[in-house]
Amino acid sequence: MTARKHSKKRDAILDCIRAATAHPTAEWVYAQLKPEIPDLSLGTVYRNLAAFKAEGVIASVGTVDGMERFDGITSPHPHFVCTHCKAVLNVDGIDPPQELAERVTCGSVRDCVLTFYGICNQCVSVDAENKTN
Amino acid sequence: MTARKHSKKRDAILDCIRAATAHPTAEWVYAQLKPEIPDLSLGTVYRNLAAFKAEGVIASVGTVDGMERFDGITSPHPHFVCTHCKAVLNVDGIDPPQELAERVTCGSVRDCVLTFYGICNQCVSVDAENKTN
DNA sequence: TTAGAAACAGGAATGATTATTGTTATGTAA
DNA sequence: TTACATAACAATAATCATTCCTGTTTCTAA
Repeated sequence: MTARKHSKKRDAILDCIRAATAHPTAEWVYAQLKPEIPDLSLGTVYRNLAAFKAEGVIASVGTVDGMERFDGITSPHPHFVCTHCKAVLNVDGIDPPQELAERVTCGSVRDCVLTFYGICNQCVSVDAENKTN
Repeated sequence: MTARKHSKKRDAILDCIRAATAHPTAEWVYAQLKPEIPDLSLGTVYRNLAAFKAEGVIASVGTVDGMERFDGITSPHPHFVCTHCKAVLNVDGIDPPQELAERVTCGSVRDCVLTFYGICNQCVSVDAENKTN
């Protein structure tokens, strides 16, 4: 029995991702934890996030602007990405058609990513405000 | 009228993307065209693909393994990504729920990406074959 | 033909991510 | 508790897709 070891840093990284609602990047997690864990390394964050993802403990939302965005919630659910401020929001009320895909595609579907792109309310407001100036 | 829209290379890049069915990367397009256009630069391929994408002439499927995959078909349709061989296939018979999302999300939806991940038939076969050895 | 603008090649630069290496912390078994 | 095996770690170098920059070429319109 080679049990998986625990560490303060590993746990802190997982807690951070799970507590976050903004679907953060590795860099964001690092910046968040650095003050309370001064000897934290960015590489450690990357390594642990990759490990958690491989274990299925966390999920990846995909990459926005070249940066991978993570999610503490692993059940498939859609996201809305604001192409202006790069915010990633959860979308409730729509279920990804995973079972349907299973039937339609010839391969076995293991994961399903449904993402909407557009301008979020806040950015639309700001845009409108700027236009009146 | 000072709008100049065509060039041999630009056209070749667009033709290549439109003719391709494998949702290629910039590198793939470059490798494809290099033999017939020896003085083609990789930067030119990147620049023109980015321009076409901005114009809406081509679409991006997203990034697979850190590489952006392009699609000559711009109408939203789902894709299946084989996580083993990295192939990207079109999925017919499922429509992305773009209008539905418009109502559910807080912002205005401009694009919709629906992607399934799994192991394609070919890779499943190879796996099964290897296990019997 | 010629001037101005856009396209281009080549290569350097960027920036996110990954690999490497030597060190430290952790779980386990005596 | 103590010692050992090993996972986790920091630091930093390396990688690799993509973008930026600069000087040159090509196209178009007059």
